[in-house]
Amino acid sequence: MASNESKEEGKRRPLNFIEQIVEEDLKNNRNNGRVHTRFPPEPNGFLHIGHAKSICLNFGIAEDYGGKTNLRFDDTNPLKEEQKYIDSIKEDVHWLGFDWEDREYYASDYFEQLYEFAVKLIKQGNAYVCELTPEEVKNTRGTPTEPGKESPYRDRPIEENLDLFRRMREGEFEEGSCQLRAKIDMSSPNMQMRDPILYRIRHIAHPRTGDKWCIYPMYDFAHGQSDYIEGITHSLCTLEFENHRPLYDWFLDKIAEGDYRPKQIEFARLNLSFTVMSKRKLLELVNEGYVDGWDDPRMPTISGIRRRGYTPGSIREFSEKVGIAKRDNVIDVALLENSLREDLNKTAQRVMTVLDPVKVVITNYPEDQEEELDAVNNPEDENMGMRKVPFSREIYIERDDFREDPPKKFFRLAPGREVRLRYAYYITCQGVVKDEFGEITEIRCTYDPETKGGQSPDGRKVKGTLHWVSSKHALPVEVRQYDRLFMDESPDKIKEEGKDFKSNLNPDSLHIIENAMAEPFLKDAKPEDKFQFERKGYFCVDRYCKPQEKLIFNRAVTLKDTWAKIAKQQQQGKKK
RNA sequence: UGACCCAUGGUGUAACUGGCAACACGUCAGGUUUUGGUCCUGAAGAGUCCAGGUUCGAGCCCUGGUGGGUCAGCCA
Repeated sequence: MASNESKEEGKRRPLNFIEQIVEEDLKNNRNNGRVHTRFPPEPNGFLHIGHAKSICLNFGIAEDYGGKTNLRFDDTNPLKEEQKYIDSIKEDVHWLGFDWEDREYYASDYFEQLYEFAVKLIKQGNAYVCELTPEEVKNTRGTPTEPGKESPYRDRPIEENLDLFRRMREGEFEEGSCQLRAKIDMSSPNMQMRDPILYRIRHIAHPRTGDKWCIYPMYDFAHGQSDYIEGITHSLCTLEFENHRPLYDWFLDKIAEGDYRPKQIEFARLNLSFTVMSKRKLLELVNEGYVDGWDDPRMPTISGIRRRGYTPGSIREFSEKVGIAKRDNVIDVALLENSLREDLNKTAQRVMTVLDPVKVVITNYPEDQEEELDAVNNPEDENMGMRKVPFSREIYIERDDFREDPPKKFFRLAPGREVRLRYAYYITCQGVVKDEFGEITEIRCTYDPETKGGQSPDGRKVKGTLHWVSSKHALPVEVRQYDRLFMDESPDKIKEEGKDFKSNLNPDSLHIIENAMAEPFLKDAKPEDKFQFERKGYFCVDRYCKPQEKLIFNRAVTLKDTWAKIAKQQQQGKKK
């Protein structure tokens, strides 16, 4: 059996480095051959696409190796954490298609046990209560290149530490007046090992434990211990915790009984071009009104891309494609877009919607006549069947599907030119009507009755096929065309002194069309339904659309557009 | 002037653990097409950060550089 390929049939992807470690551990019967992972968000913000990568990794590994995954909220800092974040995180993980079953845990559930662990450490002489002020702690920590200084409280007797720590818990001391620290090595070249703080005093209620506690454990004294309590075998986290691993192991060695040990493994976080990923920056965009909340369709949050029209499958596929490694990376957002197109191409109902309508009158089509024409719902999936589309003398087509003076390689409608109306007839442009500003108000065409359905008995070909909507049957809808939030692929690369990432915001990231014209088929569309608007892109009914009101469609992603590419080249040719 | 980590086409990830660099996205060209979509075919694009060393043989091992990242919250 090849050691670098997944054993599972049909899944021939080479193993990433974490899977290789897991297989090695399995081979050595480490922790009795168990695999148990966890996804450990802090409930202080919304999940983003980077978290999605981690979620897919953790749940994916467990699934592949017959293990389980816990959802654990790392809620050790009541200053920043809120219930609304817990709710949104749970919703997002479920929506992505993962299930933690009954294993929904909270670090705060372990506060009592964590306290006991701390007492154990004190009794071992491995922790002490330090009364240095925050300022003094900072000043005695040293720098990466200089060792720190030992706290004067470092060698107080165990009994005194025990007493002080108990009184810390009982609320005798003010915030910041003292803290519990591990006694490790103030001159360690690894800053994490310079007597890190284990517990700090916070006279503040916790969303889950209320007023029960006024001391709260730090991340380093909660995370590994929680892993240990839950029986986690592989604790996957991002690279910035690499320097914490010796500390992770140090605590476990002092606390654990028996052979079982969770193992921390670090991988590189996901970065995406044309967006920012840090919670702080995302929060800034929300708070300062650059976007319409955490789930604005332009946000890289899971709730944002969901509202935009992304599917769980496309995000899982994307996570698979980006891979897992340890080097810093910036994924091309085109890869994300490709994953969505690939998914929706196979599954999305096709429909015709004219985004920027201009009227076409078919002069030789009888005034009162109407027809119902057959249209294919999805050429990629016969099982999706057919539908009827109404046709009449007056229709709308896309304004830029007509040119009075067509450039080279423009295959669409122009004076004297014949094109096909999809599923309908061939039409030929005979002239245009303009208003006093020279704006075209109407295109006049004739049709060939012999070409019903879109093919001619004489076999003549047309180069262009246009989508259209019968004007009397048209359903007006609102369309929100979203584009990239930032103009630069690296928003943090600032061009002018004194500016920040927000100076790279794309001013055209949202273009709203109040009255696009859709075929009547769409009238029963429900929130989050996804469609391909033929020749335009994939669109999703906004999550917050109300039943009786005008439908709002969010553009998830455009279709690939060869013509746009040619037109752009022609433009650039002219400039030169 | 510390510790730890990282370095392969434009981007991302591989390379059976030492056997003459592959896949995906993107780009370009062509074919099919009632979506300038999809699909199909082909092409360009890295000789693996640099310099030494070990070896019959190095992207994989060793040494030394260079470049990048992380760490000085009572955040996670």
